[in-house]
Amino acid sequence: MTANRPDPDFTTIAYTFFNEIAIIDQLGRNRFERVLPDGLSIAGFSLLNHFVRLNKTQDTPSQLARAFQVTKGAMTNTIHRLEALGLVTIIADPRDGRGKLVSITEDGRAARHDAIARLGPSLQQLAGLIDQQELEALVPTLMKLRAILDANREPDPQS
Amino acid sequence: MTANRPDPDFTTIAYTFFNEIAIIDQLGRNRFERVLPDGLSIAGFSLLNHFVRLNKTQDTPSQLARAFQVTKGAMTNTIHRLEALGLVTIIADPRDGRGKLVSITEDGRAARHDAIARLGPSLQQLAGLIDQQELEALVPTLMKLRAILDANREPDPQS
DNA sequence: GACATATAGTTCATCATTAAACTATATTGG
DNA sequence: CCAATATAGTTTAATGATGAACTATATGTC
Repeated sequence: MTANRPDPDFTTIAYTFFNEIAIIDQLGRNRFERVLPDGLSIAGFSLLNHFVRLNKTQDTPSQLARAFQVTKGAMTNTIHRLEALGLVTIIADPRDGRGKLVSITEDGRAARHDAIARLGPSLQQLAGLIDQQELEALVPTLMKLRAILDANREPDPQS
Repeated sequence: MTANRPDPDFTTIAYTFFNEIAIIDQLGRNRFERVLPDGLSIAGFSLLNHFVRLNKTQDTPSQLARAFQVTKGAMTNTIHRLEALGLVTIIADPRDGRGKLVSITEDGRAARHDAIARLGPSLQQLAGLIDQQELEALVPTLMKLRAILDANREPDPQS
């Protein structure tokens, strides 16, 4: 508790850590993107998956933006692309004149299912290369870290 | 070893893992970007830092692109922005008519130094919130994972 | 009830990135 | 030596994101 400037060791570790995170994110994203059906982005897939996993049928754009921690502008874009593909519908919120309601369509569910199926072989390859226990062991600490970073950022992404 | 399709547990773990990675990357990036001197991106800082940490004075764009695992186009952009800021110089490679040589300038070193100084308080805050041992413990596995993902992607980013 | 403020969503300019097409120079193998 | 191929770097169009400005509707307070 006497440190008056950042502990140099912590600095080095943090730098290495975030560097590895950035590269893994990039490689993981790339691997995933290659396999996604045409026109469907990771953001789009995540949104479809969100509906199915949480068993929701409707959500407002702003709730979605918060859930994925992106700006409202980014969510507008994601939703409109999915709508153009027929994977979600957007209607006015009858209870709030400002709001919209986004719903997943049957095509959206099918596209998510298809995406997961396409992901199979890629994951299978990884399953053969990575020790599952070791991967699993990382998760709790990562979640803790994520929560700390999340709680301690300056302002919210936009507002 | 009998799995004929991806083990559902592995799938779930991998999904959670990459999801945490993506969020941590986003939060870390954001935290870092906010603090960087004007006009300097993470990519730009990383490049300057690369020169200083590895004690290099010169590097070619393609070596840099490989080192950071980005496309040549991305590296062209990063380098040209740094050059516009006067933080690197670009000259023709006297030994290879196709090549260029990028060097960090004194201003570039100063900008890196400044960036690291600005990063101090942010890291100090984290140092007070995150257990250093715990963070450190993650690194070896992350490096191993990164190496596996790196070695097993389809083609190289572009070529 | 009116005014100030908060919230929902869109739009715009900008950024870093990718993939692909392109130019120019090197290298290699017949 | 030359033709084929490989490599270095740039350019372009597209993508997904940000932050800021903007419009429209809600809400809370006096």
